[in-house]
Amino acid sequence: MCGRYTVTTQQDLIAEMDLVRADDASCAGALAVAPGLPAGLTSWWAPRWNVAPTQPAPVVRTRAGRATLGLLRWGLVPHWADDLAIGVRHINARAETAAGKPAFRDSLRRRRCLVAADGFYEWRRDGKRRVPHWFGPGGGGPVTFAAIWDRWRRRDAPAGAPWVESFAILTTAAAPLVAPLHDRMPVVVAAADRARWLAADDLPAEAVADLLAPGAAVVAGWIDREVEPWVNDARRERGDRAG
DNA sequence: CCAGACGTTGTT
DNA sequence: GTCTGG
DNA sequence: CCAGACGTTGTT
DNA sequence: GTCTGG
Repeated sequence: MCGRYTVTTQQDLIAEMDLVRADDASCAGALAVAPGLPAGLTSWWAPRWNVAPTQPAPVVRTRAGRATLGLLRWGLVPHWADDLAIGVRHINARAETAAGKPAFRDSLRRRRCLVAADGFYEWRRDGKRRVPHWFGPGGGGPVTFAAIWDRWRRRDAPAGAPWVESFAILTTAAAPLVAPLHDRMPVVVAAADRARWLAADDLPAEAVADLLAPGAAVVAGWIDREVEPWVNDARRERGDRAG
């Protein structure tokens, strides 16, 4: 699965993908609903060491023909949902079955996006303790997870109210490096495949099926590093409790 | 037709 | 045990 | 994902 | 909104 991750190298991703940064108004929907950004962040595109479900996070989409970094809430809320809370059950979507699920199908065809990240966490159980491990490229640097998005607004919302845009991370079978801790992991999209994933077309599932297949090659050179247990607390952004 | 669900994960 | 919040 | 709560009534 | 179950 993927239930927690880091994104600290977004400036490198902005350079690598030549991203436009969305204006603050387009981030208003994700920020208008609790919990908003973790305390202590000076901007929505600042580095994050502990992105947790329901938080807003930076995501790349094609907007007006340009790859654009914007802020979306983690946990996909389908446009037909009665309540924002539906999103907590949609933090991940299984790549093998998403094309057939009412909550994900249309988003997979028409609203694909990439989560800006540099690695993800998995937990090892040691008796009652849950010990976090970080998985990412040994040399550091940005990576992107395949994701889908939708927008939602309460039915009785006033006409001018902002839409809440939200996303789900696609998961696939775990690579051998991750398998000892868990049988699922996020779909990692290689730099060369990003443009195809982001294409604004209404794609049949087959058109991107190869990108969603388990791809051990994409995580070649990745490492498994045990990290400090402050990560367990989703309210913490750093070990020093600074934010 | 209407009513009700719509999802993944881990754990047992 | 199960749900909610982050 | 993990951590933490898990409730109702009446009154302000 | 759209699909499934009754």
